[in-house]
Amino acid sequence: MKSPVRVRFAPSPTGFFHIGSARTALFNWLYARHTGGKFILRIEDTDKERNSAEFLQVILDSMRWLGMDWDEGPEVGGDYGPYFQSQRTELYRAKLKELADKGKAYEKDGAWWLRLEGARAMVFDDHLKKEIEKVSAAPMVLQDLVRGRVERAEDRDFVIFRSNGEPVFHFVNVVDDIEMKITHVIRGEDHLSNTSKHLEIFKAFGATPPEYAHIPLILKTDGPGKMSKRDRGALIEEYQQRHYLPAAVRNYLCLLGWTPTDGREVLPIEDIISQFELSAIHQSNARFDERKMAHINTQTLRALPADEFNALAKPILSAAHLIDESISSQRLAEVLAIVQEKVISLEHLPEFVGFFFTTSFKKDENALANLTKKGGDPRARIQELLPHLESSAWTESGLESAFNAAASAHQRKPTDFFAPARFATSGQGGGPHLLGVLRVLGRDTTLSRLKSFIA
RNA sequence: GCCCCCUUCGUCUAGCCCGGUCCAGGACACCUCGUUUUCACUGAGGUAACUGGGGUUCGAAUCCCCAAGGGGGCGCCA
Repeated sequence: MKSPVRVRFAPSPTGFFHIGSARTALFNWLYARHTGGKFILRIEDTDKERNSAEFLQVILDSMRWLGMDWDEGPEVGGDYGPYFQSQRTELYRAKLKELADKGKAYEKDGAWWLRLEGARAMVFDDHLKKEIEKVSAAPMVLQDLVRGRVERAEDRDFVIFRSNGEPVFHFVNVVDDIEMKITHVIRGEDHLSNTSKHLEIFKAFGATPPEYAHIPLILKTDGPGKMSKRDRGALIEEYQQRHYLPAAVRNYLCLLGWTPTDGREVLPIEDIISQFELSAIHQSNARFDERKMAHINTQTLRALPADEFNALAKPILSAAHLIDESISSQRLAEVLAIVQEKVISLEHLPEFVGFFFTTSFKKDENALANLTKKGGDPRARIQELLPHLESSAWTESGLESAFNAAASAHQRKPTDFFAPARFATSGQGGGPHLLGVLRVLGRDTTLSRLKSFIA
């Protein structure tokens, strides 16, 4: 019987949470959940210079925001801790000694090096621009779960413990994967070439390496290279601040390097989990496209149950000072009910619905210009419409009749009155269904806004 | 410079493993048109791709080779 899957995400808290890291974490998490295995969070903080507690917190927060819970790691514990590499130094020293005793590692220039097996010769290295000792070691063969067979030979000994007494990434990464009984390493393709180093270390320990799955990288929207922290849209916090739905961000991230088998692009996480397979991960890099993510966000937002939508909308409207605690949940629900199917994002919600709550709503000059261009004088239209609305029943069908009556009285189309009425009451050129807007706005507000428009 | 990976519409991709059903399908974006109830919606339609060259084959997006392009790695960073 195969041992249960244990995967890990091993970030080093040296910066904000990058979208590429998030996607790597996500694929690990998905695989754990798909297989019923364990998802372990391990903090690779061996570089004291560059690590910070603030960045660690950002990573933990972002992971939770995206709904990626870990079974072992910081704040939750586990049987293989500690989960901070900075707290595992004694283990690494012991492991180094083990290799040294076996003659697999040696000291030079104060640092410890892994000794490769093979013939040695001094060779000038074009990249390093100096003469170094190269080793003709046998190639390491990797049977990668997404790349297939990859063969690569290391050609020189490499440092595993620095002269300052701290271990190097390649070493701690492998030691911890052994100690934590990691069965599958799912990581970015940028580590593919490093894997031969890791396999050499496994070999030195006489340990069986885990399965590997090297996933494609996320490239910049335009321009060369992979996404870097400085690129627009690269940081998870940004989406959090902009009120993106975490489920939508997560959904989009899944699409970068993997395709759901049932043909849907927007789908619930349970379905993603059940369809997710490492063998279906793509081999080629994907370019980041924020517009597609925004689209998925819109779809997800529209599909939300009304009460969830309202719960998300309320604090956003409060923060924009459009509503306060005095608003009844009934009133709020009434407004949001006609808005949810039209708004494109929670970020845009305040400007989209502001006119319901304040008389000092913004007027879209473009919309006004358009209005005059298309339908003649908007003030004349409101003038013609007003009496019909004043005598109207304040229901959508009543309002509809009023528009129709105004139209036939002045030999016009009902739609000729729509844009002027919308602009006069909301300052917008578009928005939720107009009759719904007027209904929810109420008779008094509607009439007074129309009157002040023509005043 | 050396090594590794990749290569279908502008972008994300389906198809490729098991060659014919693909004059290549979907989605985002873009463009057009429609709705006597607007629109950031919705409906209909459109533009647009198998990197190039050689092979194998009756037949290749699918198999093989080469080239080119893209990406990554080569640190006492992770």
